[in-house]
Amino acid sequence: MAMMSWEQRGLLNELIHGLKAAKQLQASPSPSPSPSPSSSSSSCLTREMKDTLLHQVVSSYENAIMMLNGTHNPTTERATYPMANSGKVPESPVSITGSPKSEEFLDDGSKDYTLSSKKRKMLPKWTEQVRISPERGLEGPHDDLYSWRKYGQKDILGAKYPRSYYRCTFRNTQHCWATKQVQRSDGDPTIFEVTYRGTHTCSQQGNTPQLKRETKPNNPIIKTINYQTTLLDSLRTNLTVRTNGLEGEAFSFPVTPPPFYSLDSIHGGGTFRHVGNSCPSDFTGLISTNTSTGSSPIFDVDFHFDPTAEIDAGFPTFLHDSI
DNA sequence: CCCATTTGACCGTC
DNA sequence: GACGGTCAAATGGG
Repeated sequence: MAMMSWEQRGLLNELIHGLKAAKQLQASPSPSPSPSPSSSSSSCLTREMKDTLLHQVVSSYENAIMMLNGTHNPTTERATYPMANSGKVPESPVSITGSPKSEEFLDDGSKDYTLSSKKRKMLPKWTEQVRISPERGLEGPHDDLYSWRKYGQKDILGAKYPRSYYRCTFRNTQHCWATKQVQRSDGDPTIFEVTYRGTHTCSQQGNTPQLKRETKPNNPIIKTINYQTTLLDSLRTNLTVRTNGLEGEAFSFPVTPPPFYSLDSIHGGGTFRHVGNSCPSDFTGLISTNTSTGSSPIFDVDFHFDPTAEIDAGFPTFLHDSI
């Protein structure tokens, strides 16, 4: 996979994702008319879980098809998307509503801290939809393993939820102009639209960011998928997750994102870090994902759970074995 | 002390 | 002038 092009990887990711979900569905026993609550088998999925999986399968294949159908030109796009991470970890942004266009690549604004809006407009832009569901966890390609820094939040006219703005942590040090916007969907609060703009010119994967003196302690990149599924499973079983009408307290804590395409080599574990949130106006609790290099998709979860607690291995992991 | 986040102010575009 | 996007000072956590 190392030498795959960006879009090949994305495509493969989508297919793997869909296949995985399909396998789960396949593995689960056919639904009995009177579903017993027995959770003896992890493969015994609730109807809700199946719906989620189904949705996942469908959307993965849709994404894959879109990629194949995409308007982008792979060759130029390749040039437009320097794999700063040297192919180690794919940049996950996968175009759903739009494909990265081959655009002029910024001439590495050695001076232009104030990137002109015209240039900004020319940056490639694509949107990814990220879905969070309490029982399933993250769905879909949702996270890049880049490090983002939030630089703003705005209430958007007509939108229920504010939009958050992120830029690459290495904007100043490496003149990396990648940005992303995250906005919760009005219609389906479990869906977040992540709009990426620009591509990373930084080299985050290979390099330990010099900004961070140390990579954060307990954050091996490997602690990802189980951590998330267990977390989210635990949320499902123990917490009230409200996905709309959020008011009052919400938490913001980064977790380690699972690159969904590398689900096989992943362990559980991880810790929460409550990074506080006291947005006086509305809310904006975030579960942002974070790795040694960080990143930050957003979820709004209103719950009462000690975010500083370590994830216990005993958490339910209904996806665990099949991943 | 360094870095990330928050949030009001500012700016460009429509 | 409204709106979206960004800046930057203030703040807080580690």
